[in-house]
Amino acid sequence: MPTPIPERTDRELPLAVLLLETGAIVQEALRAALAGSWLRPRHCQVLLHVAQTGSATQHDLIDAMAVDASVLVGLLNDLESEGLVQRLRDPGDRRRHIVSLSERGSEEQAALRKRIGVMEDALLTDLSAGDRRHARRVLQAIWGRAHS
Amino acid sequence: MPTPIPERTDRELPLAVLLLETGAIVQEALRAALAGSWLRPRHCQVLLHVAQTGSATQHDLIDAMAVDASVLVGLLNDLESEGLVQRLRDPGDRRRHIVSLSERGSEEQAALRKRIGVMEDALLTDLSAGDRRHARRVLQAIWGRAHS
DNA sequence: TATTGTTATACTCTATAACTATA
DNA sequence: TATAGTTATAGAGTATAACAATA
Repeated sequence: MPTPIPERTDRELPLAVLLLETGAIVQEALRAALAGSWLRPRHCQVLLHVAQTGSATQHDLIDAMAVDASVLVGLLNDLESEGLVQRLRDPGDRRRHIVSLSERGSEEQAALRKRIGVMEDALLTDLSAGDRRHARRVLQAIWGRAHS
Repeated sequence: MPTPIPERTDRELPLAVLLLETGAIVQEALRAALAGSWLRPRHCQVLLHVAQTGSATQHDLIDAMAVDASVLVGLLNDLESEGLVQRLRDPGDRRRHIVSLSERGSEEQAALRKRIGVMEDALLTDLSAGDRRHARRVLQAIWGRAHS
């Protein structure tokens, strides 16, 4: 039996537009949560992505974060000059940089997670733990589809 | 019984960041779906919001879309000069503009929905109709929380 | 005096193209 | 000849402040 077509009324906003706007809401909330720190949402994103993979080449980050190469360079310059990440040449291919978190970067990343957690809890108050798990699955499916 | 705290590992990306990135993915997909038209995602968003409410003041749109007043003016200028929307003074309060879709605007909006539908189906292939309903509920909850 | 909408301008973020160095 | 990363610069998108009209 084929999956029934999801109902769409003529009036309600398409899911895509809702996703777009929710993304903007979260970005704004993240910016607010980062107030007082010099970190901007993009910096935060880099730290979390590097933490997720342990270490990554800049090319890996460009792909995962959907950011332009030239933008990433600037973000890493900021993070490196503040001692949060380090760039090491890959001995196997000296064109590549291996990006990893410094000890301070790991601490900062952990602190960041707490701040983001508080922000999330305020934004997701109406959602149960099950809702959040489900939401994660959905978002990861979209993410995966876009990166395939 | 209190809602159990959602599990978060040290590695996986926070839901907020996933939401942020998915929003960017959708925005890019929307931009691609709009290729060939002069409409940008923001124009599209205006048309859909006006269609949703039937008519709205600019203040209403500013609130719903989380866009700056000065940005909205530019978007409406574009849409009005192309004959897709019209601005009428509110007789009850002559400071206000009532924004509504023209006939051409309604047609364009309907066509837009089809394009967005195709784009969505490509992006949400892995999701069942139930998943999509659930996702809508989650996103609306976040949207509502941010607009309260 | 406050609100709605407009304009001009500055700022931030992102994309493009040309470059170096390695492969 | 292609790829990883960098730099300088242009462009798109957004926010800020001052303004006119109306309440």
